Amino acid sequence: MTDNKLNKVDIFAVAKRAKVSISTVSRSFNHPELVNPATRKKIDAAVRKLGYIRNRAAQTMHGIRSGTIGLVVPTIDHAIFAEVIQAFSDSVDDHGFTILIASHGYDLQREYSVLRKFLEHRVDGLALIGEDHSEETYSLIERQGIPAVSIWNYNAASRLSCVGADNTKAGWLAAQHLVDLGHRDIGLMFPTATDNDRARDRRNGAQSVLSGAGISVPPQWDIESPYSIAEAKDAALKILENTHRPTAILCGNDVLALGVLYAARRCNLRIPDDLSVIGIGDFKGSKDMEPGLTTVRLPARKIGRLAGEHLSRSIIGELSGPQRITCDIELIVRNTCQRQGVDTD
Amino acid sequence: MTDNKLNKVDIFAVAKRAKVSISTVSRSFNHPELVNPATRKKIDAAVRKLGYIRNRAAQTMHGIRSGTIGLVVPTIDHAIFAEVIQAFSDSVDDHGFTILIASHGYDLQREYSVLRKFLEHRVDGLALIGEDHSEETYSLIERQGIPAVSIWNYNAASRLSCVGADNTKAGWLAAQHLVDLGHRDIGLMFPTATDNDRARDRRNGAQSVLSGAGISVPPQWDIESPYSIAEAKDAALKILENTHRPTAILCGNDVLALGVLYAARRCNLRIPDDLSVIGIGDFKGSKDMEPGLTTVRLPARKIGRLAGEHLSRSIIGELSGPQRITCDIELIVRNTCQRQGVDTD
DNA sequence: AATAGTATTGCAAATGTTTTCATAAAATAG
DNA sequence: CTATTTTATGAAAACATTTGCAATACTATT
Repeated sequence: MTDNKLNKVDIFAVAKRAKVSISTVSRSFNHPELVNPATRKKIDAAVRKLGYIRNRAAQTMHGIRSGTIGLVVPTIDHAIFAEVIQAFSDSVDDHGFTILIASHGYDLQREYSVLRKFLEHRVDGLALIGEDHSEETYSLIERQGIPAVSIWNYNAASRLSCVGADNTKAGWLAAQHLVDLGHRDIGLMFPTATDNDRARDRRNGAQSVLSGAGISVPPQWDIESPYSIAEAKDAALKILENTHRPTAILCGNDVLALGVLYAARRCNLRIPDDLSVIGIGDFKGSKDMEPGLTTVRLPARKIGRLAGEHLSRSIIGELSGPQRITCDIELIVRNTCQRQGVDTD
Repeated sequence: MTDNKLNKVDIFAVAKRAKVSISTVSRSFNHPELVNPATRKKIDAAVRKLGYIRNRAAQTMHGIRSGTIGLVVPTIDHAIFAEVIQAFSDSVDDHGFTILIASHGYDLQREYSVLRKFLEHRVDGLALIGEDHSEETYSLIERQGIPAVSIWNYNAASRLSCVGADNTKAGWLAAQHLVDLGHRDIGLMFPTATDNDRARDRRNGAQSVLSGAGISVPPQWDIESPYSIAEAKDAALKILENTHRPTAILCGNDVLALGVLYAARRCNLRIPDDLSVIGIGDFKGSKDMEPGLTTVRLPARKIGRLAGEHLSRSIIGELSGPQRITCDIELIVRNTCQRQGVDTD
C-alpha cells in the first residue's frame, strides 16, 4: 500500500513491476503484435497501476514525430479566425496531432519569433494565416524542410502550400453587386491593409470594379477601421451623420458591416431603403441579422478543415510537394442592399 | 559554399564549426556568464551560419520544463472562449510559455483523452474551463502534481485552483433586475446545462430569485437553446409569435440574447417597449448593439489574463498551493430592459 | 618565482525512449 | 526425436541535450 506516486514512474518502473525488460514494454506500445498477449496483459496492468504516461519528448528524440502542429494567427479573438482555428483543430485532431497555437497581433516580427519557438518544439508542420510574412520567416520555413500551409488566401504562385479563397474576387463580387444595383455614391470601410493581404486584395478587387465603372470614392467616404464593431460603428457614424452621404457602403468584412448597420440604426436610417450595406465573409451570425446581411461568402470552416487535412497528410507522407487549393466563394444576396433609383427609368 | 542545410544541424555541428566542445555550446545557451565572451561570439556565429535551432525535446528529458501549457476548452469558436483564450495566451506568452490547445465539444470523455495527450507532451501546467470534469480527469491531474487551473467559475472549495466569477450571482443579478423592473411574465433561455456548470449556476441563480418573488416560469417559456444565434432566434420566434408572450426574456448569455433581439425585430416587436431582454456575459459587441444590450458583465479578458498569470507563476514556483480568485461582476444597464407597468401606480 | 585562486573548457554520465541485433524458447516439419 | 522455423524477449546503442567533476590555463599575491 505504499503510495509512491511521485517516485518517477518511467518505462523502467513499468518494466520492473511487470517483470519484463524495458524493450518489451516499449514494444508493447509500439508493436503490440510482437509481444505475447499474456505479457501484454501484465504490462497493461502495471501501466494502469502506476499511472504511467509515455514521454513524447523522449520519443521525439528518435526522429519520431512530435505529433504537434504549430499554428500562428494574427489574433484568436476574431470571429473568422476562431472559426478557422476550430475547423483546423478538429481536422488535425482526427489525424492525432496536437496544436501549438500563438497569436502575433499583426506583428510580423513576433510571428517570426513564435515560429522559431515552435521549431524548437520540433513541430511536425506549420500553419500560418495569409501570405504576408517577412522574408526571414519564409526562409526559416523553407530551410526547415517541414510541411507548411498558408491559410486564407489562394495564390497559384504561393511560396508555401495554400488553402484559401480568392480575396480579390471577393472584393470584386461585392463591388460589382453594388454597381449592378445602380449605386454610384459608395463608401468603403476596410481594415488597415498593412501586412494584411486579405484586406488588401479585397480592397483592390473592389477598387478595380469601381474604377472600371467610372466611380471614384471621395476620401471622406474611404475609411479605415480596425476589426471591431465599436470602432466600425463610430467611423460609420461620422459618414452617416452628414447630410451628403453614400447610398451604399462596402465593408471589408462582416464585423465591420455589423458596425455600420448599428450606426445606421442609431441614425434612424432604414436598411436597405436609406442605405445599402454589403459585407465580406458571411460570418456565423450574418444570415440571422435583421435584416439579413448581404455579403460574399468565404467558407471559413471548409478552408480550416481542408488546410488541416492537407497539412496532416503532407506530414504523414500521403501528400508531397506544395498543395494549392482554392475554395469557391459566392455572393449571398440577403436584405441589406437595394436597387438605387436610376435616372434612366 | 557547400549547402549542407539538411545535414542535421545539431549541437555537435555547432561545436565542430566553432571549434569547441558541445558542453561549451550548451553552456553558452544556458549559462552564458560562464563562457568566455570571445568563445561565445564564435558560437553565435556558428549558430547563425548553420541555422541551428535548439531541440526542446532533448532538454525536456533532463527534467527541464517543456515550456508548454495545455489548454482544453469546450470549443474555440465561441465569442467568450475566444476572448478568454486570447487573454490567457497573451499572458502565458509573457512568461515564455507556449500553448497546446484542444477542444472537447462538451464531451468529458474527450476532455480526459486530450488531457492525457497533453501529459504525454509533458506540459508544465494545465488549464480547463469550468468545474464539470470527470472523476477520472480530476484524479489524473492530481496524481500528476503539475499546476492546474480551472477558468470561469469561482468556487471557494474548488478541487483545482480557479480563476473566475460567481455565475450563480450573475443569474441572480439578471433576474433581480427584471423583477425590480416589475416583470412577472418572464421567459428563460439557457444552453443545455449538462456538463456545463456555468450555465447551470446562472440558471439556478435566476430561478432562486424568481421563486423568491413568487414567479413561476411556464414550461413553454423555459427554453433550452444551443449556443448559436440562429437557433436562439428560432426558439425565441416560437415564443414571440404567440399572442400570450412574456414581457421579458432572460438569456443565459449574450449570444442567445442577440438571437432573441433578432427574433423580436422579425416579429416587429419594439425593444424595450414591447419586450425586455437581458443577457449575461457582456460580450465584445454587446454594448454596440442597437439598442445596447442590458447584461451582466463577466470580465472575460481579465479572467483569462489572471488565469494565465497565476498558472505561469505557479509553474515557475513563484506561487504555491491552490489559488482561488474571484472577479467582480456587475449589472450593466443599457437599453433593452424597461419598467413594466405596475398595477400599484 | 612559487602558490593560491579563478576563469574557462572538456569529458563522460545521465535523461526516457526506440530499435537493431542476438538469443532463448517454443512450435513445426521431416 | 532432431533440425528448422517462428515467436518472444533482452542487451545495448542511439537520439540531442545538460551538468557535475576534473583538468587546464590565467591572474593575482606574496
